[in-house]
Amino acid sequence: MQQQTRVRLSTETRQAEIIAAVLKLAAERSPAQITTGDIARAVSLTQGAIFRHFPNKDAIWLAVIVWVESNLLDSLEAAAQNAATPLAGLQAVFMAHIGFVTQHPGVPRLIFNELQQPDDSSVKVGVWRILEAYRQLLTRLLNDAEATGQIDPEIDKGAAGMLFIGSVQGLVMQSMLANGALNMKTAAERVFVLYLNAIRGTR
Amino acid sequence: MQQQTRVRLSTETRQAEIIAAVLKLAAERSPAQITTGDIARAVSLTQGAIFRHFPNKDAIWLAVIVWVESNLLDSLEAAAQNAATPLAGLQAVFMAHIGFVTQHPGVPRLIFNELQQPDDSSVKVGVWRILEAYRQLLTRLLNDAEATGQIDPEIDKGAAGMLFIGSVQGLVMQSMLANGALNMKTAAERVFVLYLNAIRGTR
DNA sequence: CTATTAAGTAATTAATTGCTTACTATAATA
DNA sequence: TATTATAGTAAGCAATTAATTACTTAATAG
Repeated sequence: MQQQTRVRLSTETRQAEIIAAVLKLAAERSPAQITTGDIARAVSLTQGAIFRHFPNKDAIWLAVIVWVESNLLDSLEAAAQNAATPLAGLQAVFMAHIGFVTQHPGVPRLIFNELQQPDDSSVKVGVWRILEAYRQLLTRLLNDAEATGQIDPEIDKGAAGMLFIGSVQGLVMQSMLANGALNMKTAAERVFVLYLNAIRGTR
Repeated sequence: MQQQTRVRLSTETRQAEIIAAVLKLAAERSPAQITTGDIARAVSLTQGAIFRHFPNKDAIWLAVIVWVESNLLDSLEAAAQNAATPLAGLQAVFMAHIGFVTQHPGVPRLIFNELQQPDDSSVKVGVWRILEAYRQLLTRLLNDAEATGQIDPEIDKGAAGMLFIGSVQGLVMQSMLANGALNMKTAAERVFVLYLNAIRGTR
């Protein structure tokens, strides 16, 4: 009996592997049901070895949220940057968000899971940070759109932000319920047409 | 050591008690963490006694979803019925939904929890039924609004339904994240103003 | 070539989980 | 009043959980 030449990787790369594995597992089942044993199997390690790279299970969730924070926000910012006008920027951000969750189906499951924790865990604080940065981005685009005369200055911009984020979340939720039997991209495009109506106002 | 005169209630009333207890517990913590022991304590019974009234834990969740189905839909239908115009009906339904989840904070947690199960469990099918009935109600109101000339006939009514449900879900989600530090009612009113802009279109 | 550091293992731990079962006590009814 | 169906109890089971332990082995610096 001989173990196949087991590979020894640095904690840094193992952490990255573990984060990727969690995202993959979360795409298939509820994050609450993902055990450290499952994660270990996914990265071809023993369960105990996981704790060589993270002090405890919570630290793993936190690391995943941090990953989502940087990756999601980066892609949203990039989308906004490359757009010609503020309104085109909003649409680009909308579609980029949809694209991100389509590409990483485990992410919404993770977010929903943390939402349910009533206490202010470090993970939930991480989600808060993401939403805060998101709101800033939207406010900037909405203000620009007003400045360039693309939308009605009377529009309630706080509500416009809530409606924007809510629309995306709602689409994601309905997609999860339909078990992926919903074409997210076209659904998003149709919904965004209405969103434009909402913020253009009387203009 | 003597047990205090233990009360013997019918299975029917115990089931109702258990459903109410689950809703209350779900308002405080994640449904995935609610154990049958917790439920038993909430209704002042032993853990084993719970299984005299439900065959297993899943049956409890299903019963709760059925409760939500009838109570939520009833209150939405009532709101639509008592409104003067189709658009007023939409607003009434919007506010009734917000009111319902405000009054029963455990409900959205339960729904989110079931969303995460990838398989088509009986509970998830129950959630599906609710959404289906919801869509029917919205379609009826939107068609009526078109017939009475209150909205632009060009409006994509499927997208309008998705945006409606998505807006409510998004509001609920942001409220959960803010740990109730968000005034749902006023936030809902502000968002609904924008929703009206969206579906009125060029009119 | 050797000593040190750290990645990985295998086994085990205490705590919890949903659920079952043998038993008791009570309410309804005949 | 005796019978009977069943609500409720108490104890415990099998399975699973996150975490810890003692040990092994690979990589690397001196």
